[in-house]
Amino acid sequence: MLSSSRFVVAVHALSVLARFRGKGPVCSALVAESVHTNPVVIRRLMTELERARLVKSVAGRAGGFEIGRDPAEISLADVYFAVEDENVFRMHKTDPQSSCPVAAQLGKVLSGPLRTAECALHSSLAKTSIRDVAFAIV
Amino acid sequence: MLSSSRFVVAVHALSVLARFRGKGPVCSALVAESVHTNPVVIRRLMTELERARLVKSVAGRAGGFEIGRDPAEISLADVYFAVEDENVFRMHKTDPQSSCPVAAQLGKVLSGPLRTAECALHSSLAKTSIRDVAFAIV
DNA sequence: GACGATGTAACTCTTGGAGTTACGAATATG
DNA sequence: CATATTCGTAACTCCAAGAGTTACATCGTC
Repeated sequence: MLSSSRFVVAVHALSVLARFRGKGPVCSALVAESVHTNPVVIRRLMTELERARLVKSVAGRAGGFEIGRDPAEISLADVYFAVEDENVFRMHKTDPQSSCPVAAQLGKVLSGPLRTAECALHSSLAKTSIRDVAFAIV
Repeated sequence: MLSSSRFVVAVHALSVLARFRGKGPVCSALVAESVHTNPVVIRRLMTELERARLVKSVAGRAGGFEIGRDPAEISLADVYFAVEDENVFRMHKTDPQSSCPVAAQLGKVLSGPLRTAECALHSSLAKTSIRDVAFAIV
């Protein structure tokens, strides 16, 4: 399972920004209130989303965040990549020198199927956009 | 990403048991040595695998663990379900009473796509069996 | 220049996995 | 029967990571 709710929080925040699109920047305090968390938590998450060009930040008074591009062009997979950079599956430390053939070769044997499974997850997430989420809401 | 290496360790342990199939029970110390961890960690994991009928334990002297059924009939999805019972995606706490429509409805809107993505992951994992893994190893 | 916003450091709190020790219960073996 | 070996499990520590919080420098508008 996912170790954090970062992904869902990011989708939440982007949905808010999508609905405010064209109305000027939204400040972290407002997003934080909707997500029910702390503004700093939002700003930290926004840093990662900005790196992925999913949002733009506006500095100074009356600043805040705007969605980086058309919400229809941002998929849940994009968001997932932006905030959950590590692999879905965590390997334990294997010893390639082990006298046990399983220990020595498991990593190599397993990497293919696990990569395939990750791709399946990403492909599925790619089918839904932030627009789909944000404007399914009344 | 996955918060633990439990899944991969379980696949590792089951691969060892698959290769010892028909040669009597394998004790936790031996599996632990291959996985490079502690016997208690293995026994705890085995408790969950036994609950899912993927292994059988043999008590007493000369006891240990045996694989529960034909390794070709155990998929990585079965293993995943057995040891990672929580959802892939962790939701944050939403407030259905919130005045913000996104906060109030996000959970409902998102549940469909997320469930679909989990299914895609499981379907992909279902295509590989413990036999495929254990006997790809020399 | 003052105000309101971001960016970020620093710290704490909490949660969960992992590792370890210990010991009772079960059971094959001599 | 006595012993040795193994599971099952409780109790504890250690560690890592997310989340929350406070604080403050910086930026840009009014």
